Amino acid sequence: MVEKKIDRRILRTRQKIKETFAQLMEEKGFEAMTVRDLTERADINRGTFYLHYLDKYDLLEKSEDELFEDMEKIADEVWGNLSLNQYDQVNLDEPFPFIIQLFEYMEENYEFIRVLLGPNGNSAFQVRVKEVIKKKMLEKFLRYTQPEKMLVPMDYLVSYVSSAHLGVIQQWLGRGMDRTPQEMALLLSNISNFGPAYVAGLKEIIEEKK
Amino acid sequence: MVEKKIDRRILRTRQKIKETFAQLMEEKGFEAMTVRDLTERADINRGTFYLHYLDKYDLLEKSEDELFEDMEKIADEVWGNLSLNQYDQVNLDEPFPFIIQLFEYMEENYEFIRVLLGPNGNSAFQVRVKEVIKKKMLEKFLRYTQPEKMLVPMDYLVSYVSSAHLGVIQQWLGRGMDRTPQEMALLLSNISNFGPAYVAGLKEIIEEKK
DNA sequence: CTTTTAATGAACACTGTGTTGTGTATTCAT
DNA sequence: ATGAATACACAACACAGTGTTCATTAAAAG
Repeated sequence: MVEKKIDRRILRTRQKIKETFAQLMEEKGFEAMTVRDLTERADINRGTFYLHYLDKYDLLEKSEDELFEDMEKIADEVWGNLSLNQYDQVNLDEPFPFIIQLFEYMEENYEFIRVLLGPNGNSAFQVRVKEVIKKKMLEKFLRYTQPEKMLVPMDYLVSYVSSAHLGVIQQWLGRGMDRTPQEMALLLSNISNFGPAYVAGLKEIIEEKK
Repeated sequence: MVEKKIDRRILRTRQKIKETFAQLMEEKGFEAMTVRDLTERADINRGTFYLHYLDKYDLLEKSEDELFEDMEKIADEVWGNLSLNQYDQVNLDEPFPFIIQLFEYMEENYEFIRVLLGPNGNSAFQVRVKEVIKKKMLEKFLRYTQPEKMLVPMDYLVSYVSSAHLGVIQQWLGRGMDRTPQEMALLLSNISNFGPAYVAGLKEIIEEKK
């Protein structure tokens, strides 16, 4: 890997732009924000902004890219399978490690992520986050199930679970992160493994039906 | 209810605006579209647009409102509980009527809804759709479960299921609606009632654990 | 210390916005 | 059918934001 020394001025300017960008995202949202707003607040020349980014959409994209890359890194590093018991079976009491780490990452970067995943957030970003989760969930399902045993199409099932996870993350962020990443991951694990109806208390009916 | 006769010219103009709006939403998306684009395409004067809407955001909001109201109407009309068997128990084989109707509504209005719920869609609208589903799911859970039997917090459970439903709807729209509303509703019902892990084929493990 | 280059400040043309005033044409009510 | 009401067209307006350019200044690199 080639180590390039980047001019300090560049680093400082980009840093200031990103800081201010995060601030304004929270205060007025992306669409309402202008490049003028940003550069005035950041106390840099408007022209300077265009030395670094094509426009505000480019800035958004590049900022999202960083978060996205972090998340993919987590997904790749955390070999996110459940631990296996003596029968090489899934341990259903244990939360999914990747999900814990994902919550932890959200917690660390909540300022910006909260906005991106919020009601005035960015659909495209949400789709990307969902893709990361989907990939991991697909891995999990493929690991522990035989395709011929599936009762519903794999892609819809993955879509179901991943969207559910993202939705719970959004709810959690919106509530000001009222639980720990561990608690949240366990909660999600319980619903996903035992099923919404079961954890809602419909046990008898389900047992009977099966 | 007072029957107001609205000037035909108004109706025609608004009709044309909405038609063109839907077209442009699909072609270039909301943010890329200008009022100029719209009025030129619709062949009306730009000033006329401002006689009916404050700006393009107002137009978007009012268009979404209509869809939203339709969905709430469906939610209110369809007494969306599952049918009960002789023991006054939930029939788990039957899809949720409200969900069938929701899919049918999406199918009818797919041109516009596909864009709003798509990757370049509107987060706020997605939140609103989710709210409609949430309300109905909460009703369902409250109907069939006793709060003290709940194994996870109600609000997170509702969030989980509703987000999952919306996610599957989005997937379905993105795939060009490859199944019927009935099939989709049954699929969702199966996952929600028996659980993702169960329908993925992890039956033995789950039985053993319980 | 010299060279390189990032940032500044000011100006530019351009696009889109939202409003206004006047005239025309359609619609409504009788 | 006719007059009154009003929605729409047309044109012009000031304004805000964009993205670019160029000469100048300041800071960093070597």
